[in-house]
Amino acid sequence: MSPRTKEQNEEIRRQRKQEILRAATLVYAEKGYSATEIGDIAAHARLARGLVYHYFKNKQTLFRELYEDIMAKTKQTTVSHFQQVRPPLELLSEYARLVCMQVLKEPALSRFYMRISLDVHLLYTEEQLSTFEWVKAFIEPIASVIEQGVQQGSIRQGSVNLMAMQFWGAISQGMNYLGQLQQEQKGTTEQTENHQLMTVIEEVTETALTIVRAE
Amino acid sequence: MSPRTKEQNEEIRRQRKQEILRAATLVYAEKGYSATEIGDIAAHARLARGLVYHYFKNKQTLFRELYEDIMAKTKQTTVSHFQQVRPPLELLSEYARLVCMQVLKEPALSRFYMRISLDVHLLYTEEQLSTFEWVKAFIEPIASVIEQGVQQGSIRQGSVNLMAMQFWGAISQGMNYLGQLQQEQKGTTEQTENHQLMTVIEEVTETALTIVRAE
Amino acid sequence: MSPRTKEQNEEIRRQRKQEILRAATLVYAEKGYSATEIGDIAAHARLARGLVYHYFKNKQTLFRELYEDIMAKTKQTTVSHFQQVRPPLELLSEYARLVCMQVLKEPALSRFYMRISLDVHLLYTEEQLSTFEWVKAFIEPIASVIEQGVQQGSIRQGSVNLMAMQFWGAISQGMNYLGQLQQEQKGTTEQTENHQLMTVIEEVTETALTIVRAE
Amino acid sequence: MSPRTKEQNEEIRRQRKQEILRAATLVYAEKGYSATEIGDIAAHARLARGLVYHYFKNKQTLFRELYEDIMAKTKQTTVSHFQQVRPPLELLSEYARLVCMQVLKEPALSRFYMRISLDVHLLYTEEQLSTFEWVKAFIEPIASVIEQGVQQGSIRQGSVNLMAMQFWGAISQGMNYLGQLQQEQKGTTEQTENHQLMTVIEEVTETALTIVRAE
DNA sequence: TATGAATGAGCATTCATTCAT
DNA sequence: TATGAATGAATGCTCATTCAT
Repeated sequence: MSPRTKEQNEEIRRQRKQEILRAATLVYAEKGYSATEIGDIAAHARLARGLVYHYFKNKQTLFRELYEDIMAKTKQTTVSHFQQVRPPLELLSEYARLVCMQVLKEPALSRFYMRISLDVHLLYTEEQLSTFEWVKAFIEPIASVIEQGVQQGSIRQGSVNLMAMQFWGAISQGMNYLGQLQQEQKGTTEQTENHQLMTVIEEVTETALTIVRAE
Repeated sequence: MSPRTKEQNEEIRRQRKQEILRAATLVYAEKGYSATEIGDIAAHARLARGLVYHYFKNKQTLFRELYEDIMAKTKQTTVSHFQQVRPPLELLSEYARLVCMQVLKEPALSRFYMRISLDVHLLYTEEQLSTFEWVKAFIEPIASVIEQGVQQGSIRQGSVNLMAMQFWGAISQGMNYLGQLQQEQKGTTEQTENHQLMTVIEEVTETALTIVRAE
Repeated sequence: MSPRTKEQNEEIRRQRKQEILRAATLVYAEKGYSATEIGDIAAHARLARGLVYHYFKNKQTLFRELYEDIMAKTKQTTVSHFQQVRPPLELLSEYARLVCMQVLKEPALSRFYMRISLDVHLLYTEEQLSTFEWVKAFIEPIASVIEQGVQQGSIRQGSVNLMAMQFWGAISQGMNYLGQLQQEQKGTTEQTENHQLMTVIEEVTETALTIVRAE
Repeated sequence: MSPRTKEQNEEIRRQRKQEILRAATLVYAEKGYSATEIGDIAAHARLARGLVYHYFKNKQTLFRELYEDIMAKTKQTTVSHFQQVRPPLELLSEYARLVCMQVLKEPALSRFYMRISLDVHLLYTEEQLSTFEWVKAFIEPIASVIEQGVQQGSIRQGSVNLMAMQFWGAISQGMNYLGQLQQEQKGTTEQTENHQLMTVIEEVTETALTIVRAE
């Protein structure tokens, strides 16, 4: 019956916030910002509605944190991936694989990425957000590697930012395709199908790479 | 003071519906289905809120019509483009240009396309809509031309559907980039900038083409 | 092409008003005042919605006229029936038959009577309407005949107004029963059934009469 | 500041629902289904509009529960009254008194009964509701006692159902008369008037009884 | 910290009424 | 006189947010 220590409380608090954010990701991926109800999130996290407001000031704040959380992680993953000292083309192809594998593990993520660029303006005022900002997590590190490749001659000439975005576009649609396939195979746990998904990932990667490869 | 003839009324109805659908496109591109208010649409069309319900049974119906309208037009444009008898690579590069030019003329369209795939499940029940259906307007005709190119040897081997989607992904992100640029240049009507946009379109096209080109 | 004469116009006007009132009766019997839409009435009368407002200032006015119209007719029928010089009991039993026959001819009427006492306060302000007023059309003449019967000894002692209302209540529920029966026999035009309805009318009449008969 | 226990919450829910249903009865008796606004009900219950929707899915559902609630109680009262082993005529006359007394205590009830038969089709689809169903609560038990009386010879021959309905009609109009009288005497608390009402109840009862009594 | 009852602003929808033709 | 398009106030319902416990 002794009250919880400060540390215990903070740990609980941290955990609850994570649970809520995780639930929010799932619901958000399905419905988008406006259609997502706080009650839905609470239900997914198996919490009372009111409790959400104990951890987040309001819906907008919750989603800002979610956005910043995921973007930070994404940026972290991306940056650390591209910090490896390897040929740019290898880095890019490995990156495509990495991202696709993530979709298999966490299908909601792919829809999260698709939606968030459309909703981000609901989360911040224009002053708080340069229009391109949200892409930085993905695009900037990619662009930077492309830049290197161009100088080394392994990647073809062109606007590196645009090339990075189109590279991302090709991967993104690939993830989409992958997600649909996986959805259709729900329930099945055959080796064959798992293998098939891997083949698709390879093809997505290969195709995306043609965008940047020199010659 | 005789009443309007049936023809006059039908003309009015036709026009009003178009005005409402046009207004809906703009608001929708900005906010998405859930966040779009009928009042917003009415205000954009400079009509009373109630009138929208004179022409459309309800919000969902309105958006179904909008969706079907735009998809029909898109399919029409796409199909008739790809019906021309020209080398597949030429058709594809010309198509990329076509789509980009449309974005310059009608910037809302690009956001419409991005959003609709995420919202379409709000408009129809699962039975009414195969998951991939919405892409058919774009993807199917592209895939069909890619198929031809593969047989002729001008397009590289691979899953034609996946390739078509990634081709579309590259264009889509290009449109995105283009839209942002144009937005930033709003107000300016310099020749230079117009020229710059054209250069970007060429680059978007060229990059998208690398995805499919053989070798 | 000569314009209509004043007389013709007035005749048309009179007819149109009657058509609208007739349509209103049907819809009203089905739905009641609040749920009745002007559009419904117009549709029943095969007129444009706006035209209703050409003939009636507004919904309330329309229903006031309808109410007064029907009540006037009812009163007229009732009064003229009871003006006959015949024994009170005969007059009352004949009256019950009369009312039941009307229901067979015009089934909406029975529901009209049931509803109107509940809705009449929506049509007039309290000052315009003594609470009992609506019953006068039926109750007053009946009460007056009952009064006679009491004095002649053919009708039992008691509050004539209350007795009149209860007499009416017994008929009213009889009409109700009759209406349901008729409804169920819709489509059938057998002699047998017609005969059956007549037998029911006789029973309704006979039962109602026990209320007033002396001894 | 521990949260309410499950029991406390259930108690609150039970109470609130009852408050809302009670308020709904009053407003409904006054205005009928279509004209009753949820806001009105909330105001009568001194609650926020939204809360009504916390307890009832929508207006129709609320009124279905209200209907079923009251009909269940009515049936309960009626059935248990007629289960007593006493001569049919005594049971019927006592029943008339019972019903009239209820009107004095709860004047809204009489109007509720009058309205509900007209509105019940708005609450259920045709499949869910046999046309005569609503009357069962009143009519069936009455008819059953009448049946007994007929066999014992204390009640005259005839269709028991029809007789039951006409018996009910006579009582119903009596209640109506009573309600009006009581309304007019609002404010006055004279013994005399109370006595007068009792006399009227006796007369209503006596008259209703003539309908069924043999001879 | 936790619960879910309570509030009320906001949006979808309806419908009486007006208006241009 | 006749039509149906147009308006907007009113009402059902939802949902972010607050509050009592």
